[in-house]
Amino acid sequence: MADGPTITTIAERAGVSIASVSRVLNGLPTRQETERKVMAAADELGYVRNAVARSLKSRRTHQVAFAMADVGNPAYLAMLREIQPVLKAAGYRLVLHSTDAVVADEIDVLHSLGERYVDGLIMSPLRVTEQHLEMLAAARAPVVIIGSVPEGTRVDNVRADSRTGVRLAIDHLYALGRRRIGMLNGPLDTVPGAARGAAYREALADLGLHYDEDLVRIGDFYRAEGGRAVAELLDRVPDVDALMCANDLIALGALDVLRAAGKRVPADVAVVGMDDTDLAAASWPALTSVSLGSAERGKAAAELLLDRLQGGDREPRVVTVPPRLVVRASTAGTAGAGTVHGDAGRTKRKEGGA
Amino acid sequence: MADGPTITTIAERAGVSIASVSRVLNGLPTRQETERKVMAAADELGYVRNAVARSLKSRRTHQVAFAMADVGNPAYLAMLREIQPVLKAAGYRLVLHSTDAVVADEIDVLHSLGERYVDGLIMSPLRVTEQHLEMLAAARAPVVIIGSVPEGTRVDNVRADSRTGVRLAIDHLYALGRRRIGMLNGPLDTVPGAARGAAYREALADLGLHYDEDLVRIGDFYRAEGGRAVAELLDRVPDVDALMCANDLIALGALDVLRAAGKRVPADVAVVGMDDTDLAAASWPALTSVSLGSAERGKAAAELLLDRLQGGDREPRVVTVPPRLVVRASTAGTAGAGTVHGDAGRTKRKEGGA
DNA sequence: TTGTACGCGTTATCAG
DNA sequence: CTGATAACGCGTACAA
Repeated sequence: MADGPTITTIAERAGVSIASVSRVLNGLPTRQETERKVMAAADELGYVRNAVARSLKSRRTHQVAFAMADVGNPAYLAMLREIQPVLKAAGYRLVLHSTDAVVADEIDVLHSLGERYVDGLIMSPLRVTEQHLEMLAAARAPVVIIGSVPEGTRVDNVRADSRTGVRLAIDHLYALGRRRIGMLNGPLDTVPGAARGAAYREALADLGLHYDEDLVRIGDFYRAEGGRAVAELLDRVPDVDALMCANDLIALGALDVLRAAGKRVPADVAVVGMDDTDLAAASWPALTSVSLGSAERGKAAAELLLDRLQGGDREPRVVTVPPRLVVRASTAGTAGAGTVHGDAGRTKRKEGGA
Repeated sequence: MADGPTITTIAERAGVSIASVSRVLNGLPTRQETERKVMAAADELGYVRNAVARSLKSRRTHQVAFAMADVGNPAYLAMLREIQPVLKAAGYRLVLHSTDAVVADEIDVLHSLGERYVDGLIMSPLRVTEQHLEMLAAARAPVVIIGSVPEGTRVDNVRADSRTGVRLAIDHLYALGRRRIGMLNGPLDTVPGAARGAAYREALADLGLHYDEDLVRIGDFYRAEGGRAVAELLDRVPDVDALMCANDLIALGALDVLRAAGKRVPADVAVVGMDDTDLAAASWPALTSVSLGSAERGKAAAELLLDRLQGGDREPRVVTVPPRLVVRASTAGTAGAGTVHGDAGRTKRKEGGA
């Protein structure tokens, strides 16, 4: 753990100037003899270039930050899995932040962009406040947001289409003959919570189903909360016959409690989750889930960011990843690989507005 | 995205020297008037300190790297979940590497420690080669290894006890009356693969059971491999009545194929996984699994590293986290929260030898 | 208390 | 082709 050698050390050893050392190390034209001496000295000393000094000079850190809402949520982990290799291939390191969806923490991360320890940031906020928008506008490095931001926000943006996703699920449940379809949602002051709640209501209306407040329960996006929520719901509407859950964790919590309450899934209650995480395929019974393309969104975000880091000042772009319904035993009544409904392909459009 | 202000900008604006600015910013004694002017200027300019320059000077980056073998493996994610907050609380950022257990990649990470972009490293190699040991000995920053290294290696080291873990599982299966206990292992040239294979053999011997090569299949630590392996095994030993799997992913793959083959779990074949990941609890049927304390190991590793970053030159330490058998439906035949066997507590001992 | 000047390790410019 | 030398932004002895 001795103090590492620097180009100065090498220069002395090789009997040349530090400028020559730098040139050799960077592959610039050099006399053979000089190159040989420098390389030899570098090898003997076990020289490794100092990334910090290099960054100070070049103003690039070759690091990118990913601020995920929750390290425990498999949906974000799916994004991480895609982001990681894309960045690595492009020569960037990944700095991981976990904000627990706390606004102050997210603002903190945006603020710390000014410290210039990364060249860019990918962030997935659950709530988008005024403060977020201000910080985004003033950000000192490129940012890509995974999640929806207000129209006109000048930020690269990858969004899911949970509205269509919810509709796919509700239509599916309706087609199975379910008419008392409940919803276990996340907090309504989050972007996804609000969108999924509205979509549920809309889908019911379009099918001519009555919207019943008792059928809707709100909790956090965690497993335990899903259990609590479904318990409440069963209390108010014992004959509920289907559940649309705002994410897979909530759905798994619901399965736990439904089982304990003696309800058969899907015979008595069909359950649909959202995000199509690994847990959905592994659960008992296997969970029908709406994929919002976590992996694709992560990949798209990474590519968008790299593009901006290399490229230039183009207009902000919005990428929307379409949802897919993955049918499994929790609604279909049969186990197996599952069937996929919904369209493929990806929508990419440029945003012109101010 | 304008070029950020520096202490020079502030100095000019406030009409003082950069030294004074630096002092104010670092809370060193300063005249009130000066402090006021500097703070005002800093505020107006939206100054944020440059982490890179600061690191160059201080020789500390306040970053720590975690090199995990596989971003897709929930066991490592469990570690990540614990490591992240510990580092964050101590003011460190987390740089994430995924090596896919490729030796060259791991060596690369160790080598890049010389670039000084992090103050320390936590690494979980699946194989530990001579090259690893050489690089570790020459490492220019503190390293903590999660996983077993040869005795005498002078590195902080957090290990699981998979030998005892396998024994807990085999004893459990034996107690359930199973006598044709197969094993689906990972590659034997990995540290965990070798340890678990040896432990399996040993446990059988102690129980007076015959070791049968046909009952042992080797694949990679992935889900699909588990399926392939169990298919082979069923082919050779159709009446196998229990399976010890080297990790949960393999076990899940096995469940898939057993189901497809018409075997009932656990009636026909009892299945035990290892790592006790989230997937075990969610699977169908819920998977009995040996917890090797991924979370605890991650936490211990982070604490060990922080300790060394702050503290000094103490002897390398070894922390061993004891295993626990978590019994679920895949062996017990009943669903539910599961029962825990095995001892609690943590062994901590100092390593003296060279 | 404050300012000047130097060094952290590199890269890049500009004479020679 | 090579060698001084000036940045990059910050912290800090040292002198005033």
